[in-house]
Amino acid sequence: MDFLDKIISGDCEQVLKELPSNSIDLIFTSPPYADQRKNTYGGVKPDEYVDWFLPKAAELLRVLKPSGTFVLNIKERVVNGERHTYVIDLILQMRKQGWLWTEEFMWHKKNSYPGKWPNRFRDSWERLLQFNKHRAFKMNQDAVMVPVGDWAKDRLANLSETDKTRDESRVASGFGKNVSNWVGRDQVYPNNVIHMATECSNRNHSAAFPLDLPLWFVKLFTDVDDVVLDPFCGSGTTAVAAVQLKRHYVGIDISDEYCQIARGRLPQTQPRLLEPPEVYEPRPTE
Amino acid sequence: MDFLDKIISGDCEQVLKELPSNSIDLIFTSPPYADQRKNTYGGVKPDEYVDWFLPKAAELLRVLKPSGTFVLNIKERVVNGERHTYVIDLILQMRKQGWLWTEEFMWHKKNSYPGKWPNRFRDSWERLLQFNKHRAFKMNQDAVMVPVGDWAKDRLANLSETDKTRDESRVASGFGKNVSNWVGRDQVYPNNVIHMATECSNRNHSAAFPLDLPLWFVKLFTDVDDVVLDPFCGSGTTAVAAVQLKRHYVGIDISDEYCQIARGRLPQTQPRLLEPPEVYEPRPTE
DNA sequence: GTTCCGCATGAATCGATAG
DNA sequence: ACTATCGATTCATGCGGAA
Repeated sequence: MDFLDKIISGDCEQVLKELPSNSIDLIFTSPPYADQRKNTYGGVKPDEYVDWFLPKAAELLRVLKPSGTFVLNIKERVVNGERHTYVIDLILQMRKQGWLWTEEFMWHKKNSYPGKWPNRFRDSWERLLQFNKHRAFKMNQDAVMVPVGDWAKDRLANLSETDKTRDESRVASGFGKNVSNWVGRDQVYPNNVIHMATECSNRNHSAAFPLDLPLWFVKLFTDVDDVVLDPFCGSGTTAVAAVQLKRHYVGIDISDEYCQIARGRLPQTQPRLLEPPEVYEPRPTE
Repeated sequence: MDFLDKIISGDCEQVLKELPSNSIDLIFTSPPYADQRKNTYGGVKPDEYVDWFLPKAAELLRVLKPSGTFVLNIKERVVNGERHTYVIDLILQMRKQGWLWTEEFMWHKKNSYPGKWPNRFRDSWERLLQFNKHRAFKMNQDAVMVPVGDWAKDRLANLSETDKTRDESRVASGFGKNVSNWVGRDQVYPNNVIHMATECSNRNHSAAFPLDLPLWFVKLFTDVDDVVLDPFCGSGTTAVAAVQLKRHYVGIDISDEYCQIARGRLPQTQPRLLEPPEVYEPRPTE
């Protein structure tokens, strides 16, 4: 098991070949989108994206346990005024590889990139595609239910005026601070819409997605000591989530610089002692 | 122009053939989803859905003006534990017909049906696929501007018509010092996530979507006196939206019973005298 | 200690300009 | 003509300094 808890530098298509089959419980990743990250991934062109991704998906299928889950965060670009079809093409091709397309979660990004264009509005959502090897995959729904404790009551009583107005817009999906929804209820089940801001202007390392995103999926699809893989790990946000929840991680990135950043973040990351209320509040930054 | 402002009973594939080419400004519809409405549409099987829909899409392409827009509200069913692919197959096939897939709005249904399943959460979003004939389609972005800040959008979006006007003053006065924040920045453009409840305020007629949904798209993609078509009009919610905004409508439904209901609703529907409370007045400056 | 305000910035897109 | 690069546009968020 010497592949566990490492950040490995290299092209994931090659690195994955070193991993044993049926060894991973959850793959959570956000690969470089088409035409993005040109300096590291060479800016894969939309028309070539499916061919670029499929061999990697084949390896991911091999290393995933039969009970495991693959969550893929992706969004198609606009090309010549149209939504490009590479994402839905990819879904169809991955099904031919043997993947089951079990679900599509929706990430509603509250603070999406600004911009005004003559014929479209700001794009403020992304897909979180769920794939599985078998219909009977592991899912701990109870792990993402929201228990109402004393801290919540205190939190409710102490909400500042600005917090109240700002939080009024937040939606109950297990995220954010919509504490008012919890009053009078013991537990809340989330739905398949995830309402979360992209992280910006934090002092830490930038990440394509907020830490809460992998935290939620790690809790939902794995148990303690399971193995979480991110083949495009970037600054290691997925690995941080795994460590905090006492899961093992495997991170791969083609960029040495990103791997260094990730390796620097992880030793500072402590497992949480309890299933924490921090998920529902901004965490202290250190 | 004797096809205007009518609810026509019949299979839209046949009825559409009677309509002149390039005569419709907006098509807004929510066709029966696969396996739904068995008694009227015969419960189209998921595997047959694309073949069932494509000839209708071809006619829709013909009747739509070059500047027009087609908004298709649809969501794929779960079949054998997987999301079925008929919706994304349909996108690919419609592109082959000549449609441009310009955008995918997401409708976040705030109050989706409750339910609990072993391996999925509640499905609380649907696709609103936008198709066009040409890149240069008509779009009145200013018609759907929203107040700055999600808090205001969500607060005001849920209010009844009468409450909306009443609340104008309440908002202006109730937030005291905060108001100065918004001076000079009253309205912004929305994004492509539509946050609306499924609930229909009209108790007499059930509808697949709330009236606010076609209202929003009619304002966005048509001008006064333009023509709005719904080839699966059901109880006529799209037509009601058109009348309220002084657009012409054409409604088609295969069910005589639904057509009767729609015809009964429309005479009671009054055009709004003003561009209504959805257009928020600038807040007072102090 | 609060509350309030200024400011940087983030998986973007279009259209114009340049090679 | 076709591709590549660049500037203008624009808003929710959270931090930090100020009141």
